[in-house]
Formats: sequence, structure tokens, C-alpha cells
Amino acid sequence: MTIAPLRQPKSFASVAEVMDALREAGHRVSAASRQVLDALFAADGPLSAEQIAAGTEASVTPLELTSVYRNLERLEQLGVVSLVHFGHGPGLYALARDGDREYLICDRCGRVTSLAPDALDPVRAKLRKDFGHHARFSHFAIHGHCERCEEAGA
Amino acid sequence: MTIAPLRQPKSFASVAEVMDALREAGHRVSAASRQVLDALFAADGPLSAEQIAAGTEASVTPLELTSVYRNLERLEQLGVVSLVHFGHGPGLYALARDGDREYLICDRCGRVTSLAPDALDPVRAKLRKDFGHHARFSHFAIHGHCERCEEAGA
DNA sequence: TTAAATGCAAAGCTTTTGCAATACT
DNA sequence: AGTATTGCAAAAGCTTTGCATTTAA
Repeated sequence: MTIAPLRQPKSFASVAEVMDALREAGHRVSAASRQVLDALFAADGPLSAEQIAAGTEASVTPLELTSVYRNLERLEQLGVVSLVHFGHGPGLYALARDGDREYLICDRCGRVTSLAPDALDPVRAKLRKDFGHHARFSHFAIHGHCERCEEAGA
Repeated sequence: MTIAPLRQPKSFASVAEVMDALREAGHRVSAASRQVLDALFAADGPLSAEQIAAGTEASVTPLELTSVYRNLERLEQLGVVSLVHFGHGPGLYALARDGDREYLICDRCGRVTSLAPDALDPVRAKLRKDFGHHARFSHFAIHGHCERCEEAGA
């Protein structure tokens, strides 16, 4: 199997669009990959492989967890999906539509703030200036406390 | 077992000091806990439980990996040790001497930069001002690329 | 003495891998 | 028809748990 990233990996509006692009790029499209994409398009936030598999249990063709992982990995390599870690626990997958989002996690109340790809640019600039480090927060979320929890006592 | 954090958890200069403090606080001190502390004091950076256990294999009393984990967990709850994740792979443990350090990881060349506890305060200030988020980078390292690797092509 | 810590074995959780059967193109 | 993908089973990597035995205080 050849894995070449898609031309314009990050702006799919529907499952059909993704599948067309996949096929056009010479990749195969299966019922399983459609089910995985359906779940991601329907979700309002990142999903675990387990959640995606569970979501297909009621369907005529439940997906094996293994198959979900393999599809997600493929889609990630194609730039269609991105994987993010919210802490301990399973990795979470989301569509990479308009670029990778970055997340703030409150470890107290669990609140998750999803940021647009450039929202942290000023923070990155500071890290780069002070430490020569080009930070990427899209694969590992930023932990801490939200204002409310901080006031309630760190 | 009662677990109460030590009075001044973060300024031990030697294994003996830690053990005295532990005993004084009503905790037990075993050969195993000494071996774990020895490894942490001897190390110049965070160690995995596996590494610590391996380091005792040549000794008269090799430690079971399980026992290393249990000691580390205890020491962490006591505030003597801190656990940090550098990415995928095992968690890493280090003495919490003068506060928790924070780390910058270059995902390209593997370079690790260990920062003093207040080095990232300006970054934290920005995150707090812009998003009301009180960030803590001591448990999950900051990933990205170092200047050199960035120039070499992101 | 007695409660905590250890060794050993087993399991838990997430993810990966092998391989024969199946399905896409 | 030919090859990527699937299902199923097994294993790998990290960490936790159970329980009888040892050991610190």
C-alpha cells in the first residue's frame, strides 16, 4: 500500500468529499472507513477508537476495534484526521479540517477548550524567543486549571 | 497506610535526609525505598521505573518492577518525587527537590531542555490573560522542535 | 506484635501485529 | 484477478492489583 498525503488535506465538508479524494489519490474506500468517517463527522469533539467502534455496534456491520485503529492511522497519515492526547487514557481522534486544533484541559473540572490553529501563536512566539523552542500543542493538550477552579483553590 | 505529605517536601540534599523525614513523618523506610531513592539521586535526569529496576539487577537485592512502581507512587504522594510524561513511552520520575521542573522536547532530535519552575511564568501569564487558563507543564512536557531542527526543515 | 512493604503472579488498558478470509477496483 | 482491508486471535508495552510472606518499628 502506498501512503501519499492528499493534495489539500484539510478542508473536507463531508464524508463523500473525503472518500472521493481518497479514491482519486489511489486509495481504497471501504465500508469500514466510511463508518469511521461518519462517526468523526457526526462528533462535536475528538473521539477515542473505542467510542467509534462502540458507535457501530448497533449497525449491521459492527467494526472491530482493530479495524478502527487501522483506519484512523491511515487517515492520520493522509492528513485527514489528527490524534490528540488529553492526558492519561486513550488517544482521541478528530477531523483535521482547517488545521489542527489545540486544547486546554482543566484537570480539576474537566473543561476542554478547543482553540483555533493560530490562537496560541503569541504563546509560541514567547517560547521561541525565550527558549528557541517551536512548540506544537496539537498532539498533547495543555493541562492546568481553568479560572473558576483556580479561584476555588488550586 | 496513612499518606500525609511531608512538611517541607522539596529540598532534600541526600537519601538520608529523605529517609529521616519519612521516618519522622511516621512512614516506614525499607531497603527498596532506599534503592529507589539512590537511583533518583544518582541520576542526572528523569528515570523510568524500568530503568530504576534494571539498575538494581546487579545488586544483592534486585527490585521487582512492581515494587519500584509502588515506591515511586508513595514518594510522589509525599511530594518527594514527581512524575513527568515525555510523550509516548513510560512515565519518568525525578526528585522534586526545589519544585517541579518543566521540560521542552524536540520531537525531531530528541533534545530535552529542563526548565526551572518559574522559567515559564511569562508563558503562563499569557495563557492566563488570553484564555483564563492556569497552565501546568510539569506533568506533561512541551513538545515541538528546537531551533536547529526547525531551520533544518520543519 | 502488627501493620505496612515485598515478591510473585495475574490482570487491566491501550495499541499493535500476524494471517487467512474477504471485498474493493 | 490482484491487492488492500477486514476479522479474529494473540501479543506487546506500561501500570495496577491480589494475596501470602516478609520486615520495619
